[in-house]
Amino acid sequence: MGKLSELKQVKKCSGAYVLAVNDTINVINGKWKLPIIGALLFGKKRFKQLEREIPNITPRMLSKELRDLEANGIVSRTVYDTVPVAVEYCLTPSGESFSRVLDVMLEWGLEHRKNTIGQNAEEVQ
Amino acid sequence: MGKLSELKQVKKCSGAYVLAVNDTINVINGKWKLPIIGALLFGKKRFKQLEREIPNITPRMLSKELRDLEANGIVSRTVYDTVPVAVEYCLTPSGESFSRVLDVMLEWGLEHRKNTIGQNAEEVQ
DNA sequence: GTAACCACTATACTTTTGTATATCGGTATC
DNA sequence: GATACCGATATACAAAAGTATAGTGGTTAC
Repeated sequence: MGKLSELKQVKKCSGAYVLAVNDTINVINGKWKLPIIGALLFGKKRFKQLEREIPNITPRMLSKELRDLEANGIVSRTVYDTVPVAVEYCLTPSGESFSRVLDVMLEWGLEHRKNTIGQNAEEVQ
Repeated sequence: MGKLSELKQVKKCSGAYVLAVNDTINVINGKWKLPIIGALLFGKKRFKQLEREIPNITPRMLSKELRDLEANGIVSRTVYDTVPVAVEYCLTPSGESFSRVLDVMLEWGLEHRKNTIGQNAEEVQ
């Protein structure tokens, strides 16, 4: 069974479709997961590096969200046995492939903004 | 300037990229927007119809989320001047085109699940 | 020996999000 | 004239998510 027919099978039932898409949404839910993934798309980073690059994130949230992302197989955590220990975070292959989803979101968002500008007439420039 | 180069321009800066993608995420944030969009992908529906089709949603949340989706240009609300008044909700063209994003999410979600099964070994079947 | 960096964790609190339950004004059915 | 359907809104409450602030245990630099 090909990928396409599998897709159609899932779409048959609205409930299953919503559930499956929801799995993906949960990967990036919350305020901080996307900024973290965004930072890691440019390469591996250490904890403090992420803390500095992501404006206003607290270490508590960074720690929690990194643990979530690791549990979901999006981010991998590597501890280097140096003194003092260095910890590096990077995207897993699955996490990297998520950029495909983000690109489609970006593209749709830009289009949608173009379509709705003029109707709302808040700012045109 | 073509769509591709525009895309690259936005991606240049991680901050702008994250902001633009976030716009799209906000369209479906919360517990109920995806189920509502999912139901409307199969055609226009009335308030009570949606309430029946979406398990456990309260009229308060349905009302609120429909207003949000309307404000964001995803859903359009039509009042028919019948007695008693009938109100119909349907996706805007932009809302319909959002299924493109959902499809990519679905596809990635299925792939990701395949990739991470075995590592987690919670269930294989 | 004190000051600063790293990688976090702990506790308390506020804000946001969602739920439960009741109600409203209208119509139509029996 | 009681009951039920439609399209909601109001109020009060509970749960989840996020913030503020401080502290831990180790290391290196001066």
